[in-house]
Amino acid sequence: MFQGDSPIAPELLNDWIEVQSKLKKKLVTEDDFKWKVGTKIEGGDSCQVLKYIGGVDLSLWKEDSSVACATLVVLELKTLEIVYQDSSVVRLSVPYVPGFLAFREAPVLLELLDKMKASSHPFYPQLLMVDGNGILHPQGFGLACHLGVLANIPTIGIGKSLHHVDGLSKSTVRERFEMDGNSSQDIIPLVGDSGQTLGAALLSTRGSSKPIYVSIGHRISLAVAIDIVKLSCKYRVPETIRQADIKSRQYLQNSRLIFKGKVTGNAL
DNA sequence: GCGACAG
DNA sequence: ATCTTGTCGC
Repeated sequence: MFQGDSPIAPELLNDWIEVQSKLKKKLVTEDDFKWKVGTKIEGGDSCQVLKYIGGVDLSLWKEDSSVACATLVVLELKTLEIVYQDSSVVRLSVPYVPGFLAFREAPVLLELLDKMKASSHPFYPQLLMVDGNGILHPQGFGLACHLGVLANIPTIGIGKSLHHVDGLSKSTVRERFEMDGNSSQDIIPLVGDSGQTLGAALLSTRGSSKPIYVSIGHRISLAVAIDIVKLSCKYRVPETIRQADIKSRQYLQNSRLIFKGKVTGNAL
């Protein structure tokens, strides 16, 4: 707990807003990578193909939401099988504040990325999917952007619920889907009142009515981000995020049992 | 003043 | 995030 759930000091909030606006200046909103998506093999083209995609997520300890397990997984895009995974149980230093998720979750996730990069691991992801929004955010700089800039890696933000921003609401999204009901689109752009396209709502599973919200994090375009998300969806949530969620939950569960002395030995 | 508010 | 079983449907 954080001092009986007392609110964050207003001064700290100002600091956070300043950090966001400073980091935002480094944000790249276009494709900035050497690989290509898909299996197109062009003659004489020696460029790389997107092969390793990462996913990160946190699970919280229900008795104390300041205890969390952070997990990084890397999947092979072609098979969607896990080729790398690492978890870390930590005590979070700040509570969740809407719009400032990164200050709670980014530090641990960066550690996991740094650890993998420092060991020059061959499966270090070429792209990272993040459980949380990218530019679909009150300051246009959500967790996916934050992580992308600090780790200097292309990132995609995946929201499982809509963060109401720039006039966007669930009802507007629902209406937009029903609008072209005949063509039964599985994806619609999220254009805010400002006129900017902040992301897209995607019905990733056939016949599902609950969309996921895709927005760019760093060094990628929305169109390419959407292509990759579609390629990595076996279920509603992309496998990267889904597996990171499953593994972090499992790891936390095992840690809890050991902590309570109900298990001996190393079951992790 | 009241509600809304990623995870 | 987390609390949580069965149930309706392909």
